[in-house]
Amino acid sequence: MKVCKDGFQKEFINDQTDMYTIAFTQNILSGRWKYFILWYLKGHTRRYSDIKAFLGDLSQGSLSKQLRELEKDGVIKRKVYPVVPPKVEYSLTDKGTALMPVLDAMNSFGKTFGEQADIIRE
Amino acid sequence: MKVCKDGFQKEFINDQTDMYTIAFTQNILSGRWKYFILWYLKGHTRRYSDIKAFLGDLSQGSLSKQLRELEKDGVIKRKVYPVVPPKVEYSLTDKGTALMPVLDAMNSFGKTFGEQADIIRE
DNA sequence: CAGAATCCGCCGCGATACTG
DNA sequence: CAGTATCGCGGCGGATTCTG
Repeated sequence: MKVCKDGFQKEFINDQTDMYTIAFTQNILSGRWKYFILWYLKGHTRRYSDIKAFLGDLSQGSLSKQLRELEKDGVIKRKVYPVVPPKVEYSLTDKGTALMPVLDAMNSFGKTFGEQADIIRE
Repeated sequence: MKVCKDGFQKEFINDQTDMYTIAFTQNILSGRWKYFILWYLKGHTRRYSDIKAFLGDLSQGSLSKQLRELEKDGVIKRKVYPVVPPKVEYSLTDKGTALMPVLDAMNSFGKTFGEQADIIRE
């Protein structure tokens, strides 16, 4: 069984096609904040500072890393305006938009089964 | 911002309802093998050894842990037969079946955008 | 056959400090 | 404003060992 550089499960490549495709998607979405970033970008173009404000307390380092990974995977687009102070806008690519059904399904599931009592434990 | 015991993002509970529901779902699915276990159980009742064989090389300890978590979250059902040697069968609950649209969406996305060259890096 | 218990390595994430 | 660089910890997952 092959193991990927990034240590994730990419090994289901042969007959088990579904396993491969799910692993592929999971890989793009794996990360502490990626679901939320993508959801927040749904239908909008947002500035770096807006994303940061929306997500609350996460360090700039973490956010930048997540954004870079999403960009590398081709699901978000980064547009830099050569102004001072800097201005950078993020938006979904077509590929990123194609991920929305996944988030919609997760949202729908959570709406049905998620109850506050089950979640907040502190 | 509240932080949960298990260290995951459950803090989006107030106005940002979607964030909460997505976090809720993400939480159930977070884990190295859970997507694959659930997918393998889709429409079938499977024995422990079958799941193990399907997933290939993962340790029994890891598998048991994932299964216990999925059971605790109420998405899979565990049935023990009091025979020797032991026989245990796993299947999806209704709640687990309700997760299938998420996996279907991931599978669909992967089918469209996942290319072998993008995935296998070793 | 289907696990429980234990120990351990790794890396993802956050915190902090610094830059153009 | 929007990053980059570095460091350190915690927790997940894997390996191993032991049971009914």
